[in-house]
Amino acid sequence: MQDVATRAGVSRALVSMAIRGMEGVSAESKALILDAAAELGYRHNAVAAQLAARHSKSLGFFLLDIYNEVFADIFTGLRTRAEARDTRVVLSVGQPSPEAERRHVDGLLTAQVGTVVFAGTMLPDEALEFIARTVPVVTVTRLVPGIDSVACDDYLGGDLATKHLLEAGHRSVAYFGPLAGGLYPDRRNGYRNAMEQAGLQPRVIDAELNQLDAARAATELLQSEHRPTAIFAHNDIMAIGVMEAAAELGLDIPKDLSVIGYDDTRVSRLHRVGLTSVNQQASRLGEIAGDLALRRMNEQGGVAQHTLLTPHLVARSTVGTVS
Amino acid sequence: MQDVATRAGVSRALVSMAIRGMEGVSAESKALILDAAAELGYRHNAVAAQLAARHSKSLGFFLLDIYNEVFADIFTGLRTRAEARDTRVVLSVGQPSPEAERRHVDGLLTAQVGTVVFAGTMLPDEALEFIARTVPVVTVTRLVPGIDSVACDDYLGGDLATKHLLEAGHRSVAYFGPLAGGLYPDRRNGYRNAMEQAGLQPRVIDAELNQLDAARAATELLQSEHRPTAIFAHNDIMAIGVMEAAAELGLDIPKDLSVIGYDDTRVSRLHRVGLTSVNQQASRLGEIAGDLALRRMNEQGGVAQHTLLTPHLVARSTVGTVS
DNA sequence: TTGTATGCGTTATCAT
DNA sequence: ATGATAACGCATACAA
Repeated sequence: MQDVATRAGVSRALVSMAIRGMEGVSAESKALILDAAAELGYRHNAVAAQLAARHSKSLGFFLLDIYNEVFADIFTGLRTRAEARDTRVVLSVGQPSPEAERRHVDGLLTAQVGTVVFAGTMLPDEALEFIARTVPVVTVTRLVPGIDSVACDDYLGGDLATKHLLEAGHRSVAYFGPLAGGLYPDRRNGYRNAMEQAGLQPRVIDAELNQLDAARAATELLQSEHRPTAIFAHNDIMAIGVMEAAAELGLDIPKDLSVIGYDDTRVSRLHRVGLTSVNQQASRLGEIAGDLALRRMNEQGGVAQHTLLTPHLVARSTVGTVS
Repeated sequence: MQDVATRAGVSRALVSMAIRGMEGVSAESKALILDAAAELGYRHNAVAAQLAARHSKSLGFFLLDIYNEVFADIFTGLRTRAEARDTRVVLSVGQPSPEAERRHVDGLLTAQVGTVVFAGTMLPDEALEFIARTVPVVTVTRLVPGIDSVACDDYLGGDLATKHLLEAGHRSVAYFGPLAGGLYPDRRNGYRNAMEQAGLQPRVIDAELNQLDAARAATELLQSEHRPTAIFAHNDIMAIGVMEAAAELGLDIPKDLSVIGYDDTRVSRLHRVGLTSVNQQASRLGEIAGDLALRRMNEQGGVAQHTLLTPHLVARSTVGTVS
């Protein structure tokens, strides 16, 4: 930096300001400095800059599962906002275990991010609140008390999906989803409520949040005595697992079994798949989370903001009618 | 850190060594220090640490497309290796434009990563070589002269796929892939060579590396006068685009059209899709890239290492026979 | 609009 | 095995 300053005939401080695009630098000085930097092949050292700045402007983003398109959509949405205010986003990709998740959060914190946004998390509310005492936190996809959150109305989504099945004449509808930790209960509750409203018995099947375990659970259920005529899965990945299991058993969808997923991912849209699903506006969720996080960088304190988007059902061809 | 040292009754230097698990600190001192750190809620500041260390041990990972599962697999493979040698990996997710890619690389470099591995890149060899003069570079999925690289034999993969089609009796086989930049020519060349060997006319269709553009190109080709009986696509995403276009046109796969993809991704394995594809051992690619990158952190210089894995074809149900 | 001085939290060197 | 101290590359308050 000193070399650049010397070459441009100015001080180091001015170089610093010019490079970061601060105001208070004359246009000609700035040009001189930028030229000198380019000629010298100078590269701004972000780590030194952050250390000197005494505060972090970088935004940590934790993403639960890199194989789940929803999180990619959320990331994409958030990135547009971060780029617009040119703040660096430090990505951390989760692994399916709570302890791994703690490690990743720790990594984000030692990387000195200014905020951390969780796109999906297996951490309980208390853990999140604890982290929030250190650094501003925003959660996406889940509303947690006292913490900035954005989500899509899962209860309504569950209601929508279930009623869609009910309207098609189904009476025996099972829900597939993870029970562990009681972390994402709303879709299940929406389902449960809709069933009970219709005077029907809810049937909740506990399965992990991945294709394989959903397939395992479905294989078991579909061979049981009272096989349901429809299954509502917690997300598309699990729904795909159910469909695979059904195919394996020689069951036709939607003739023998109807299936609804959640997330409206690319695979659900394929002609060959045509999975009816619930769209939760993932990229919009990401944008809002980005705005929230960016705001928190500047003004801490104040009351936590909760935003709830509205889901909509996308009907395709995995739901059949039952007389 | 000073507080921790005081509380543990030792010097700052010793705290630094204890926290990083270096040798040369007695077990009892270490225990004392770790306890003090925990009680004080001390968190190691990675940015200060890196600045003081005068060299970076973090590994930059650029991933071309977050929606392409292959890159996720590569990342996963690389991460296992990085974790084993506990080095932090700084992720950078690409956007479909070369200029965006340059920005991302720049971001990695100003973040002071010690190595950068490219999982897919649209940058020309020269640009990569230029970057390699600043920091050790390793490319995955593409072999570039003078730079550590790991890839799977694309030429052989192209050959495998084409011959599979030829053996099923196809004579009119088109290849779908990106021509721009001439960046990934081997699959195409493997195809071309296999066709010519069989005395057939290669038919290369230029399409961008995404589902939509593949679908657009396929819609056009499949309505043309001499419609091919089979299409070999550069990757599964494009193959899916072709299949969607075919479905839209009312063509049956594999009766009216055979399709082969590349990457053997999850979607290709679905019963309803059953896309014949070429597996390129993506996670293994990532592991090797990780090893290469880790090695380069310690010993720079020397000759670049190139590793070429062997692909294999996974036959499913999108290839039909032609008499 | 520009220059100077100070310190950010750590690592590494050297001494003990 | 442990302690003192000089960097690391930059941002920023303050003076000019």
